[in-house]
Parts: sequence; structure tokens; C-alpha cells
Amino acid sequence: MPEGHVIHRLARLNHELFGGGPVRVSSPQGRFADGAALIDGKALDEAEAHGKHLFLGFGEQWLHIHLGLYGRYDFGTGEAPEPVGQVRLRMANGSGYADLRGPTACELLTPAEKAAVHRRLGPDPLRPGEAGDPAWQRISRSGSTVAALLMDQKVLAGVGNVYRAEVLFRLGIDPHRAGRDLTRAEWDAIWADLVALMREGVEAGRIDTVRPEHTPEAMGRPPRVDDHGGEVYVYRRQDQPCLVCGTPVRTEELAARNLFWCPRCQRT
DNA sequence: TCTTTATGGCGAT
DNA sequence: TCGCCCTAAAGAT
Repeated sequence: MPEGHVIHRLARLNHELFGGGPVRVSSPQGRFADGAALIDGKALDEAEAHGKHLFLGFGEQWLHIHLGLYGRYDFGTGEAPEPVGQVRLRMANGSGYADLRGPTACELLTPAEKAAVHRRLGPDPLRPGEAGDPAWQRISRSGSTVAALLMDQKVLAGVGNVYRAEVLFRLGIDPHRAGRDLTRAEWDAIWADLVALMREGVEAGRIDTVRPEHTPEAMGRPPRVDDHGGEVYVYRRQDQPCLVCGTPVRTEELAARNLFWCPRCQRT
């Protein structure tokens, strides 16, 4: 589930449900029992996201959460039911609860440790007032592919496999090009498109990237549903016809992740 | 009832 | 580049 838009949404949800008041914190599964005990009953002061990292502030203690590839965060209203499955972290306050399963990280950090996490992350298109320039500095000097650079959280924070594939498609950029071969104008367009797409993603809670004129309805094709919830051009659409030109969408493995692109629309 | 897969990221080699 | 970590659901048998 989780690219940056999901984490920013989670920060907002945590703030809305738990902000300001005391929270019961536990670890039904037991693997975070010690940490949970340290903040149980404290008030949640702040909820913040940077890229795919979520930070929940309880006084001087920062709860740092990273969902990884298959972590899940589920919210509910009212009293929490008996935990189902491996619930690493549960937060509850009587009016609602949140269950966290399968995270890569669920740990308490000092303010200094939190600062260190921020330092190793690149700019996040979803953080207010964030400038994309530090990312451009790295990209424009790198021989790595644009595809790899967009996924590198030290370069850019919050972009994952879906936004990577989709933004490159929308701008007609071949994912295999070296970062140093991008033009400044192309980078500016990538950053601006990510800001817009990801903001929409936070509001919608899913990733939609298909322009109105390219929806199957507008193109006179039968409607379809992507199993990941959003309407996209190329992500996991390998071998299906490109929504714009009809050429079969291609896939290949790049740095242990699946890359998707249209060989005709993305030739520059 | 298996095996595979997933919108990540880390450390060892 | 590889193996590994975490979990649940989908797909294969």
C-alpha cells in the first residue's frame, strides 16, 4: 500500500483521532511491548511525515514508523476489538483505534535520532514549502538511470514504484535515461507533476494518474479496474495495450523492483 | 495446502 | 547484487 501519499494521510489521521489527548498504546503481538509501555497514556503532541517515514511525537519520545513493502495501518472507530493477526502496535483512546501490522520499523527515537532520519532523506514533494533543488543537484550529476534515482529516498523522499512509473509515462521520459542527461526543464516538470499527483493521492487515498482524455471511457474502450485501487497508465499493466498508443506496456526488473513503461510513448 | 507476490530498505559481500 | 526482515492475500496445485 504505502508510498508517500499514504504516510502523509496517516499523519493526518493520527493527528485527527489522537492529537492532543492521552492515548493507550500497546503491542498485542508483543514485539513492541517495551516501547509501547514507555509512551502508554501519554498525549500525542505531533504527527509528521517525511517521505515514507511517519513520526508521532509523545513529549521527547518520537515513535518512528515505516511500513516497508507490506506494512498495514488500519483505523477504526469506537472501542478496539480483539486483535486479529500480528498487531505490532495498537493505539486507542475510546473514540477510535489504529492497528499497525508488518512494519519495517516501529521504534522510539530521541529528537537527535529523528533528526538523523530527516538528514538522510531527500526533499519530499508533499512537505509544504519543500524545494526540489537538492534532488536536481544529485540527479543532474548522476550516471544512474532516472528510474533508479526517483526511487532513491536519499534523492527524493516519498516516491515509490507506482509514482515513479506513472510520472515518467506522463512526461514521456524513457526510464533508462541517465540522470545527467535530463534537462532542467524535464526535472522541473517531474517535480511539479509529483507535487500535483501526490497531493491528489493524499486526498483520494489512492493513486490516480490517468488524464481525463485518456480514460477508457474517453478512448472508447471498455472500462477496467486496477487491483491496487487507482487508475494508472503503466504500473502493473505489462502486456496490456498502452492507454494512449495501444503498444503493449513493457516490464523488466531493475534493482530488484519491477519497472513498467510504454516503449513508444517514452522514447525521449 | 502449498507457493508467490507486494506501492521498501537494510547490511553483508 | 544478494539475502533477509516483516505479514497477508492471491494464485497455483
